[in-house]
Amino acid sequence: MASVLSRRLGKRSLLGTRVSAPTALADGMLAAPQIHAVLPDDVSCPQPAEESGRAPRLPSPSHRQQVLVTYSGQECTGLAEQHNPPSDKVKVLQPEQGLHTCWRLQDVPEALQRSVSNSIDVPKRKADAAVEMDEMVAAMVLTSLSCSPVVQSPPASESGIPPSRAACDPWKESGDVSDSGSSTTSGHWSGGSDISTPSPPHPEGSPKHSSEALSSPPADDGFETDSDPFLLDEPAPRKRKNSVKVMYKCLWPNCGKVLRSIVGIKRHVKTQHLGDSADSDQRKREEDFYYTEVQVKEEPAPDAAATTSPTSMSAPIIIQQALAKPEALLVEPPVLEPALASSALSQSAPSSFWHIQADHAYQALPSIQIPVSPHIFTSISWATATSTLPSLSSVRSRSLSFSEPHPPTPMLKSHLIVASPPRVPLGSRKVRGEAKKCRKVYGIEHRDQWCTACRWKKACQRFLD
DNA sequence: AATGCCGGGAA
DNA sequence: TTCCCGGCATT
Repeated sequence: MASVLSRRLGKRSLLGTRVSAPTALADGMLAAPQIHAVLPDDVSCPQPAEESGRAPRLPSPSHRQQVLVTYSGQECTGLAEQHNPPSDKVKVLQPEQGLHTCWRLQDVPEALQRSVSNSIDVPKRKADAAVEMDEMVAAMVLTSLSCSPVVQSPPASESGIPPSRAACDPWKESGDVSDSGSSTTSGHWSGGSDISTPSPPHPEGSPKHSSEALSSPPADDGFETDSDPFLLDEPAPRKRKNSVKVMYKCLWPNCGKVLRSIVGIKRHVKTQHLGDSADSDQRKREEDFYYTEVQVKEEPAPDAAATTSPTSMSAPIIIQQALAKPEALLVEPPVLEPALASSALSQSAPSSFWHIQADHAYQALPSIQIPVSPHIFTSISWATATSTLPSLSSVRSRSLSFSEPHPPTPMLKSHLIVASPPRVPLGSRKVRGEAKKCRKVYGIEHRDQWCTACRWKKACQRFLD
């Protein structure tokens, strides 16, 4: 379908284009924005084009494309003024808000993709896809934090992830985006059908629409299973968006500088530690290694927390951490992050404590699975008081979780993606009750007086806890 | 070591 | 199903 859709769109159409957070509109921008429509008038005048072999320029100044972008559940119209192929950015002018925003194309319909690829070498695209995934996950997490969640059923399918996949590169992995076949990449988020829904992007639509239809091999259908869990996870209770902030900490030895924006931290790393030499690509990418995202938890007034939490569950903490990923080396620094980050931490954090959640991926092994059965793959759910979940130490997350070093505060276990409904891990036995059991009460010599369960060495039914 | 009980097997 | 029991986790 995706292909059909794209086929119908003008080559330069932005329709369906998913873009990452606009670098300027950050505030309040929680849901991944998406250009979901290209107004007709523009579509009708496709431009000849890249046949010439030149880098495609999206809407040329003279041919701006009008697009509808959705973010934070709102639709706005804008004019795509220019497309910058190398960075995949699209500049959109939004008259309504008087904003000039820069979006990053994340999920571009094939038509567009193709044109873009003309000027970009294949490898790049691949890398991009990987990043895309990360960003996606990150976006989801953030999104879920800020949007009122819909509580969903307990994640039962989380385990669906094929081990093999998980084993591979968790990062890339996360991008189910059929990365393998670059051509099939039609971003599952932007399931065509989803277009009009402002709600946070879910992978759900994807299996059916885009990539799956195209070419995902049966064996690799991890997609389907994955995506679902994804959704399911989401639900978990989240903290108010303010309760946790994401900041970036410099990991350079003896530095530890913490900044609120990813851009800032990168700049810091680059200038302070890597030397400002403008560019060796190498450098550029390296900076990603020297900072990590940290969660700052704000302690909200007790009552406030109680009243505000959408759900009755008190999900203590969560959050995740995402840090520079190895892939960062291969790709240009994600543009999305800054926006997300900034929106997430708009204000200064008053009383808070830091929870440095994880380290670089290469430092922490990516944990693959949660022993507990109900886990979800990339689900973004929050581990709620996990004290009862010993096995949860390692969480699997498609792309952003790491096995974390036990934080000082037990409650802080957070997982980016994890999800686990507050419940006792299946693996563990039920806690021994306080009540005396038949054996104790009657003694082994009066076994005949025990309840049958006790006699059968089952959980006592007479003296229930 | 004693308990409590899950997971399974046998009848 | 009902009975049993190996074996493991807890106490």
